[in-house]
Amino acid sequence: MAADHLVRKLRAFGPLPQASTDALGALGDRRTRTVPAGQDLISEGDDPRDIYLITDGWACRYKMLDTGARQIVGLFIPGDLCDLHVYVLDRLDHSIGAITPVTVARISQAEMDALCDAHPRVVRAFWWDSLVQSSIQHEWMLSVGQRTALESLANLLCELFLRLRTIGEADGDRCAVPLTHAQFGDILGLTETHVGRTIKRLNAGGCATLKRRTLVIHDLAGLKTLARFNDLYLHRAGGTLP
Amino acid sequence: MAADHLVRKLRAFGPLPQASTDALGALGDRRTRTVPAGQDLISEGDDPRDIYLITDGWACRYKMLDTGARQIVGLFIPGDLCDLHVYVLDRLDHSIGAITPVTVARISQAEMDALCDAHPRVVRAFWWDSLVQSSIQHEWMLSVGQRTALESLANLLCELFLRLRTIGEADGDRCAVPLTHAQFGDILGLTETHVGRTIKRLNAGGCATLKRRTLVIHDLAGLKTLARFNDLYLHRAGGTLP
DNA sequence: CGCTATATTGACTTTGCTCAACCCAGGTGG
DNA sequence: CCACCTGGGTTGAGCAAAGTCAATATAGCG
Repeated sequence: MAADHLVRKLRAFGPLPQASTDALGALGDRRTRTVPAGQDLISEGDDPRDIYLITDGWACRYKMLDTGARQIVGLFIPGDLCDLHVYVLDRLDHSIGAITPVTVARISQAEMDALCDAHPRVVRAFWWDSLVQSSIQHEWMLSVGQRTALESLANLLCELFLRLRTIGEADGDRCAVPLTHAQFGDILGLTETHVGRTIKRLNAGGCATLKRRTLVIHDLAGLKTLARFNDLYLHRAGGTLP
Repeated sequence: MAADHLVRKLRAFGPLPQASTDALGALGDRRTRTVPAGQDLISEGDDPRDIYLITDGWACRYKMLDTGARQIVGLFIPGDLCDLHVYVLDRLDHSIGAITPVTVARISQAEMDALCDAHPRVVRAFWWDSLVQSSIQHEWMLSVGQRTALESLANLLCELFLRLRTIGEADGDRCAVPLTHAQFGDILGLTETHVGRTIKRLNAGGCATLKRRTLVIHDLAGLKTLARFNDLYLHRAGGTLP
């Protein structure tokens, strides 16, 4: 079902009763919407009260400067919820854009309320998820502010690999990472050119290889060391992940 | 009363009934705790289920790298709530430190629940506050990633001036900013040395002067331009602030 | 097959970092 | 009351990381 990724992710927080996973699974099955790559997910005329559940494709939350510079402040992969908050904040101060073609399931406030009333474990799992989201924010900030380009890149790839693996989108030691160099740059606060050079250095290092939108992990422990990666921030139930 | 700052801040979101502001005011009046400058607010033995309301002094949320590099990911001034989340996330992946001597009021989960049940407008105001908090996060990320050192500094000073003014801690065109150059550096992702040079450049520019821990705004509009400041992210009820 | 995106490479510039010396103000203790 | 000490703050020279600009290659895609 369409919300499979979400269920897998929430299970990383802790076990969920069957009834809850069934209810979650039903979320993604109707009222979907597809947005082509490069286009914004938020457009005029949509009811912004809905919560979007990404069921397919990658999206990002980003901000722009009048110089044209762009900073991506969050990445959404399948199973991620993006709440638009427009009903609390009068105007959105950022945008959500599709990186690849994206399919979202639209969940109304009413549906969400009903789900939460019926399944208290799910409420807690959603809460956990939103805290992890903000932890990731902090970690990115640490990267952009304090890590070197190579460390930041390694860290991001570690994170993505682990996130993709929990939602079942990694194939052994490899996963698809559909970001262009320019998009990596917008996440890491680097230029396209420098991202290219940094990827080359990473590939030469041997811990991981990123080529043709495919990431292959040869030595996860080595990559984590290189990245000064700290497992803690993803807040998995089991602690450190292999 | 001790929660005055909080009430003023929440009023920037919208009007609050008198009964609600009274209830809020009562929050800060008991169970306080004081932490000296430089020390962490979270220590062993404290009940992390409490929510902390800063009633006096400045604190920050920060993360460290094993190299000793530090990134401050959030600043708390009087009226700010810092939720420790430890009861959802098993282990905290960051710390909260006191920048100046800090006094906090400890609010239990039960008190908070009671307050929220009785005052729906307050719930919404808290929700707004937490969204603004995360908006500020995003804006900082934009600064660290895309703005120049001078732009970032100007932006931070704009934000602090506006935040201090809404809680009534600005005196006309000036306010106290008790950060050392090193702390500015930890926020902006710059070194102490470079912060010093950047402040010198800012002072020479004439829009604002930062000296002896005191910020004086000579030309707010000019400072905003310099900072590529976008009023939107603070989400004040009235929109753009003078 | 050709078009557009993206990636790669190189030469050169700039921003911000490093390291190190020095200064100043405020607090402390004799 | 003064000497000292310490924690900032300031300055300078040299360096490294990342940015800029521009040309060229490559790869998907229609």
